[in-house]
Amino acid sequence: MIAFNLDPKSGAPFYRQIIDQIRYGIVTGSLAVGEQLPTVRALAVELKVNLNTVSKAYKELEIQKVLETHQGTGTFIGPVSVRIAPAEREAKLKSICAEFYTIAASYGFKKEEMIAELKRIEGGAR
Amino acid sequence: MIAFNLDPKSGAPFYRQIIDQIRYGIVTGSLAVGEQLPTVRALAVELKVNLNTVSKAYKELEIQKVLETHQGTGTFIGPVSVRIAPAEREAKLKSICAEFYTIAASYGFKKEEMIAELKRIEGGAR
Amino acid sequence: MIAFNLDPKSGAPFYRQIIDQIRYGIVTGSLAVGEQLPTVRALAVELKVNLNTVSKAYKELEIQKVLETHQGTGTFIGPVSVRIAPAEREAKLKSICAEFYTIAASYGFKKEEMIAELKRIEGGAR
Amino acid sequence: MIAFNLDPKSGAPFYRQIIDQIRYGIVTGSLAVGEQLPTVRALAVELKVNLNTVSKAYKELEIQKVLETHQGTGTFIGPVSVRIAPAEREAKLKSICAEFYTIAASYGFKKEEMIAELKRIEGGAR
DNA sequence: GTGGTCTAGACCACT
DNA sequence: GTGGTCTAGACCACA
Repeated sequence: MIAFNLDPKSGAPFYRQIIDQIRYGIVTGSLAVGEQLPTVRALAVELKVNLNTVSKAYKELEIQKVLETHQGTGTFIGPVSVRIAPAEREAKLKSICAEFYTIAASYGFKKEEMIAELKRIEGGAR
Repeated sequence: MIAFNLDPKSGAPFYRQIIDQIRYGIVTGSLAVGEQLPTVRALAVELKVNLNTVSKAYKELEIQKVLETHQGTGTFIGPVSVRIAPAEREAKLKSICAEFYTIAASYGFKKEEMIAELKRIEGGAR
Repeated sequence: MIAFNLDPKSGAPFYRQIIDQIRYGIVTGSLAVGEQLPTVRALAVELKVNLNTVSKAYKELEIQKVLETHQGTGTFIGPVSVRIAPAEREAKLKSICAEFYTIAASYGFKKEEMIAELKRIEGGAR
Repeated sequence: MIAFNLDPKSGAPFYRQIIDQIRYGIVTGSLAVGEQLPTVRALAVELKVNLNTVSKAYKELEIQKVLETHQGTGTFIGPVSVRIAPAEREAKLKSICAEFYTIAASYGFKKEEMIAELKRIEGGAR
């Protein structure tokens, strides 16, 4: 299972926050391979968002082969194999970091500040 | 001066890319206090976008007191004083880092990997 | 709720009149924190102006953190906290008063006359 | 004579600041009836503004019959008679005050604050 | 020539 | 249906 938590102020659209939290749940093991996710309707009620919003998140993860939908049965975490191709992995890290760096730097933050703040996140328990 | 560069694929709207590049130019010193920016028309031509798009970017920065516009005269970098309210600064850093962390973590990257990659960026000359 | 009212003769641009009326509505309590504003489209129809004009007004207030917009949901009055930074507040009062004084004095009005007239406005119920 | 002083940050356009200062000079007696004003060119140089800007200010005051231009001789303060018709005087005060009040109130300033700030201006020496 | 405002209309993103 | 972005083009205000 997994506890979802949407922040309207984050700027990120809800559907993206849902996607990120599901991916995050998977890599941290909160969501096991093959585990069933809440139904679209149930999650929409829980998060107090529109059905379409949850639907969109599930659909995008399905496209990325992270989830599998079985008609009439529900939505499940897909096999671990296809998460990220190892070849892509480094490129992805680079692109995410570069974008982050550009944005933070445009506000005048120094690299040391960014790193210090990152280290502070979640205490390092992970 | 400063070389602008729009990327239609980035997903970020044009006017926001312009804003970010001006902010970035200021914090890196490419744009000096009091310096005149390209005219709305000139920049629109250079970037091949509509007048209003450039105008919108300048306007937002003016509201944020980053720029000063004098009608009939031009647009200038404002005084350095109120770039970001100190109180907001830390909150901004936190929110940027948190979002970055969530995204990167959702791809399974560990904090150490992120920090290592960040350290690699731009050598630290800044 | 709030009754908007544009005056084409006032000299002030439409979008600024909208901004002023929203700010005024907030400080007088006609607009409560968290309340939803008319949709961009609805207000545009009501005021017989273009969508973009209303949008521009909302956008400026959003940048100033007076409003919050949630895409797909609507536009809302933001939390009361950061209406005007306390530091700016006094400066704003000074500049508004100084301009008023200069104009009134240029017509030969004495300070006592201005103050007497001000006291007469709205009975003081506010 | 009169010492002009333009403030680029005031928001008021230069030509209006010039107009206000001339009117102000007249009502305070710094500028006597029939006195000659600086030439457009001289004032433009002194204030470091465009010729057209000064020209526009003089022209508007001429329309209001505050100034008189004699071709080839210069610009002079007109006869005092036509400054403001007494009938208009009260209406003018009301309209100026009302506008000021609306703007200040939209920023949440109370009447007492406005009056206090007004009293503070120029010490009351006038 | 500089920026500012407004319109009309199209298309996109999110709920 | 909500707001967001962009374009094209007109007209205005200021220096």
